[in-house]
Amino acid sequence: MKAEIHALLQQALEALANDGILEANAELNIPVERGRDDSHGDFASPIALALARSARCNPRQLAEQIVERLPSSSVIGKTEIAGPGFINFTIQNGAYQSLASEILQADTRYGTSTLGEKQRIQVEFVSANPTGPLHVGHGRGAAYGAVVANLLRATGHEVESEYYVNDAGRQMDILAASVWLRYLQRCSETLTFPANGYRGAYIQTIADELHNQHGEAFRQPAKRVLKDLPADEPDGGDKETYIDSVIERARKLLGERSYRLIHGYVLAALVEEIRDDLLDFGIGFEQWYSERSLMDSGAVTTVIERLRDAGHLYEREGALWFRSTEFDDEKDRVVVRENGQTTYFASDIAYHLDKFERGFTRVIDVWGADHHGYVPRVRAALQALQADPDRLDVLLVQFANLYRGGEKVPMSTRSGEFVTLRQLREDVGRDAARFFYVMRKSDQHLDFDLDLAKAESNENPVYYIQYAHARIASVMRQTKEKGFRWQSADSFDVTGELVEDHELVLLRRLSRYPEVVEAAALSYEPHQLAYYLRELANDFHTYYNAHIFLVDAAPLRNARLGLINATRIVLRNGLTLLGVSAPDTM
RNA sequence: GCGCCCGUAGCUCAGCUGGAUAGAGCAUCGGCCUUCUAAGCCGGCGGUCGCAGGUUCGAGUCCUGCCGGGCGCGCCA
Repeated sequence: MKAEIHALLQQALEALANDGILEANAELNIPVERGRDDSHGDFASPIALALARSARCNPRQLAEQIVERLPSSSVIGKTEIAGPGFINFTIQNGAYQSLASEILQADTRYGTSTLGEKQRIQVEFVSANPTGPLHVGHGRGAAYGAVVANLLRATGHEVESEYYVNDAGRQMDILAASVWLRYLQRCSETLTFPANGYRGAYIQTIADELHNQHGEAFRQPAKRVLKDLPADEPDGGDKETYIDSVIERARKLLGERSYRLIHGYVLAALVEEIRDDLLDFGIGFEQWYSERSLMDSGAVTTVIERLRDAGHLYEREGALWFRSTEFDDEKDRVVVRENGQTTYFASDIAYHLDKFERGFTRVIDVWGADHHGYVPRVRAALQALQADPDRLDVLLVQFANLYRGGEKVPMSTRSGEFVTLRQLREDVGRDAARFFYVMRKSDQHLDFDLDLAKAESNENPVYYIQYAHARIASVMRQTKEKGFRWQSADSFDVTGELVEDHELVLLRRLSRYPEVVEAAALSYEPHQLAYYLRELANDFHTYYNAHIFLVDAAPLRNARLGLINATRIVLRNGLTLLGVSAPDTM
């Protein structure tokens, strides 16, 4: 309908141009909006306001001239000029009458579109370091990324979701060493745990499993492990230096093969846990991409060579630097360290180049907002490699703070003090967690009120929407019990029955759904859909309270059942996109 | 200090990218169950859109400067 009005206005403006009243302007963007207020009709365009100046006449007069030249249409019931020069359009009732049956026929397809024209888009999200279970901070990125991917799919994009596994860095070494030390303790060796080691209970669990599978194959006497190590932090030393020397000692005593085995074992255990966590959260990935594979394949060194050949690298203080300042970064960045190791950034350049080379028309990264300073250097690298940085969209997600009993819940990964995603799910349930995560704009801090999410009351917005769905399912059960029969085709020919204000409001709302999905997808803003569903549920509840659906007159009854089933479909489709279930009973 | 994000009702937040009288939920106050689920509905109260300038027919929205909050500024990832 919006497109129809757009086309009508376009024709009217062309006619005005032919009459010499307006200058012809093919590229003119004609705004068509939903009216904010019902008294403003269904759609409105401020086009006359926008053009008044160049046409040298007052907006209302111009609006009149536009309206005079509007071609006739079966969709438009009424046009009127209001306020300073808005053109308001009211859609003919008939145009809405067929909507319910259209939705019933389209069913799961209602709201989907071919807007994306099969563009291939990659959405990379979560990508948390596999150094422990996912916590609630990761949960938001997970929920957000998954819904963005869903929205893009619904609008006809070909989407591939991916998790980038940081399995090559120092953190992984610290992790492997931590597990090994716990394993040694399990073997009854006595040693104090490093200040900078990973302390979570899951470390001990993995160490125990390692012990079960491999016995004491990796046991070394504590004395040899600790011999001549520098002082740890509690003894006045530096914890970073200490942990590095522990890692070095582990490599030496175990030998590269055994060390790799433990490293790989720990990695696999954690990745598996993360994957299971996400699956239980309703999120699956098409691709798990290993950072180490980029190193093993030589992709990282290749990309460094390419940068060097293009003259973007230089040496300073023993390290190799990328001159990212040439591409608007704040400072140059190291790609190869003094010790010869490539940096995480070097991997990331290779990774992003690889994404582009895999043929995606667009690449989306969902990152925690604390990484925002990282964006310019990645774009800089892409530019330096002659790749178009505009094909990369980095979506930043602010942190979520948990509140319990009005108090902020403190969190820190290293200390092992954090609420895991699993705990959150067990605490408030998957639906509430998924909904709460995406109901705020992603660049807004999220105050996640655990008590509220758990509340089985009207304070909880998730239940409000689900309840509307359950109510409709209940009405359908009642329909059967009362001996009425209904199938969707029964509602196709009787839609002229829907004349109540509440019904028209609901129909109007349902007609907006595809626009909402489209807007939410293109702006990567799931919260728009969340708000829409709340409003739709509200319209339904109001209707429910105002009218009985199961009346004796079959045509009216069938029309109403058609309408509420259309509502059920939209509620379900929308909730599904958000990763929230649509229950039949509550 | 520099960079990015944010500041809208008592609280948590929308505001369709510059349009009409700034909207929801929660809280609070009042009303509605012999009828399809009251996890619901209807109504009331509640605002200097952080402050001050500027741009224009029009600014919560864009620009500048302050004030206040968050994050970032590693040869960590």
